[in-house]
Amino acid sequence: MTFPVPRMSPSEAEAWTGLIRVCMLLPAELDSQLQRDSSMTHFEFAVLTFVRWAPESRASMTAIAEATNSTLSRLSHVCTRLQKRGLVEKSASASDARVTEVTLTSAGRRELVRATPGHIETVRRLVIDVLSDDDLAALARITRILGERLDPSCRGDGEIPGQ
Amino acid sequence: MTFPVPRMSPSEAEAWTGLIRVCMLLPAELDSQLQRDSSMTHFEFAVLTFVRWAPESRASMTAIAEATNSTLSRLSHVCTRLQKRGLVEKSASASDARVTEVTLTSAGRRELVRATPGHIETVRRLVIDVLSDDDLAALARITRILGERLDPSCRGDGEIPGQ
DNA sequence: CCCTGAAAGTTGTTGCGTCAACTAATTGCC
DNA sequence: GGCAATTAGTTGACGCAACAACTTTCAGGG
Repeated sequence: MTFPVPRMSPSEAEAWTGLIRVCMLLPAELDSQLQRDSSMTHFEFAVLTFVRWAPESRASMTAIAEATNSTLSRLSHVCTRLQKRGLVEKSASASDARVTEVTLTSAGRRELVRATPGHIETVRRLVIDVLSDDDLAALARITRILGERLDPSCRGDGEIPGQ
Repeated sequence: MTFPVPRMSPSEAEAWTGLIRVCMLLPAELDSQLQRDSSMTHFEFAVLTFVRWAPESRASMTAIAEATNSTLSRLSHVCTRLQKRGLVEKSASASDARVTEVTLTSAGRRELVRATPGHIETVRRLVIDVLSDDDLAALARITRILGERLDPSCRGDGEIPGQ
């Protein structure tokens, strides 16, 4: 059961409580699987994956932060921990001494390669494989709309027109 | 931009990254609004709301934990804090001395009533009002499927049949 | 040049969530 | 009726995230 929501029609409440339930449970499940099988959080996995596929397998803190919807503060703490664990290297950029460039160590790449299949399998088991192609397409469309409304970087477009 | 996902078709990756993005951003936005306007987290709001609409405005820890998809431990910490802030009362049940029954104080009810309109308005602004009726119905259906796969209380049905 | 302001990160504190260990009460059963 | 097993909940320690304050570096204007 989910909690009741006042001032909302039944169909609206159903969509809302369903969404919020997924938002609570899915990240927890992803963290749980990655923590159990690979000793890393989903956020750490996302950081490592982004760096791996970046040009030259190298990315600035700001680029990673934007890609992962996180703050520089959070990312800085996480990269410090990843560095202490020997999974990434931090180095000052040659062209701009302010920017910190992050690269994977060989151990970091190895751990990531080892963690990826289990994560993908989990994503398929929990989401992809339980939905039809139509549902998948609808989910992509709906989450794109919601994401654009939510993303802080898209907030420069002034007040919401209409209501 | 979201991070790349290996071993997944473009349409699958779009649905997946879209969903995970919403799962990261939406709870943060809800917490932010409630914290700013009413000095409470979304989870605290959910707890107070569930108690308010429970029979006799009274609920056991276990009932609240199930309704909010949380653990007893987390809930216990939160209710202790809510009690210290004077928003709820805890009392032992008359019929079973193990169960703790939670009720709202008058201050708790007042704060909840004050917080609700802003929260509902936020939910409408971020989700309900940006989707068509068809999208809303699709979202309800999709999240119901995902929620059933995710909910720990539905895990007793053995392994996933087929693949 | 120099100086103001902005950009890029870092660091410390504080608060919440998780995990494991624990207490207390109740049910089942022999 | 007494004892094991289960249920309900609490507590303490540890880890991660948010927020604010700070440092350092770069760009632009006088």
